[in-house]
Amino acid sequence: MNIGDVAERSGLPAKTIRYYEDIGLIRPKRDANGYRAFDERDLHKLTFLARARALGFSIEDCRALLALYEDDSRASADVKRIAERHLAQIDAKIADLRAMRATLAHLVEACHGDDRPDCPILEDLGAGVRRDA
Amino acid sequence: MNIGDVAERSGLPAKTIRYYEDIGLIRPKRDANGYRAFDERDLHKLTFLARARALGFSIEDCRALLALYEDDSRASADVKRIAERHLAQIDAKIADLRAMRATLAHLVEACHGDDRPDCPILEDLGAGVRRDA
DNA sequence: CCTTGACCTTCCAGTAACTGGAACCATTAG
DNA sequence: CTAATGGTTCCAGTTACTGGAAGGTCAAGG
Repeated sequence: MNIGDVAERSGLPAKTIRYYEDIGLIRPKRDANGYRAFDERDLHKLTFLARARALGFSIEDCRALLALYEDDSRASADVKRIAERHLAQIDAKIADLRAMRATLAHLVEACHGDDRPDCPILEDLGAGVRRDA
Repeated sequence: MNIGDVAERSGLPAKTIRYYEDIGLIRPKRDANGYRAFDERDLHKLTFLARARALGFSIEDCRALLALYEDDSRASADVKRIAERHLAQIDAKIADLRAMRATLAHLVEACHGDDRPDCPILEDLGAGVRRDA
């Protein structure tokens, strides 16, 4: 398979696949003409990576997960640890975003949004500053 | 004020303040010795930026908001439009994260996490691949 | 045989918003 | 005089790609 084939089958852009080779996530063979020659195993790994990335795992997490995936004597605890850490990060991000969202929604609601200059959003952003200079 | 003073008062690292000058968000004067000389107006802007960034606005949004803030004849609708677009982006991000979280939480729960190799998390990630080669 | 088009290659640069570190200058206290 | 503190610039690295240029390869059509 050429890169276009695995790109289509894995759902990953060809550019991304080349990048994954660059950083050592995959090591496809090469044809005589220099083209990358992917086998089923490579495609499998790429699909694995696409799914893991879609779940928000970092590249380094993906590297670790892929290593565990290929290690038949792995402990599932190692996998679970990575996933739980990631889950905690997702929760933290969601909490951050919800806090932002709450404040921002409040401000947006308070802003009449017409052609007059007074605006609670800007007032809030500019608040908390000493004008005592 | 030197950069250390405004860093402390605005809550922004000095590095970040220099960066904000680099990209033209602020233009502090300079003392004879080359040190940046911040006035109250600069500090005010930095505080504004710190708050806007904390609400997740991009630097370019911050640049636009700051321009509106300084424009006495602005229309609040312009501000509101930026804020609403950002709010929509936050909502989209939260939705993405919640979807990830749901899938991941499910998998984590299913994984016993001991020293045995079988692991539903890896099974899921490796799923959807033809082994027909 | 030649051309056209699709596909492949490498390499360089840019994205967002900083952050770390090196090498060096200024100011002040002891 | 020296040491500590805090300022300066500039370069590189971070994350995970993405775009684009310049050029090689291959199959089909005339």
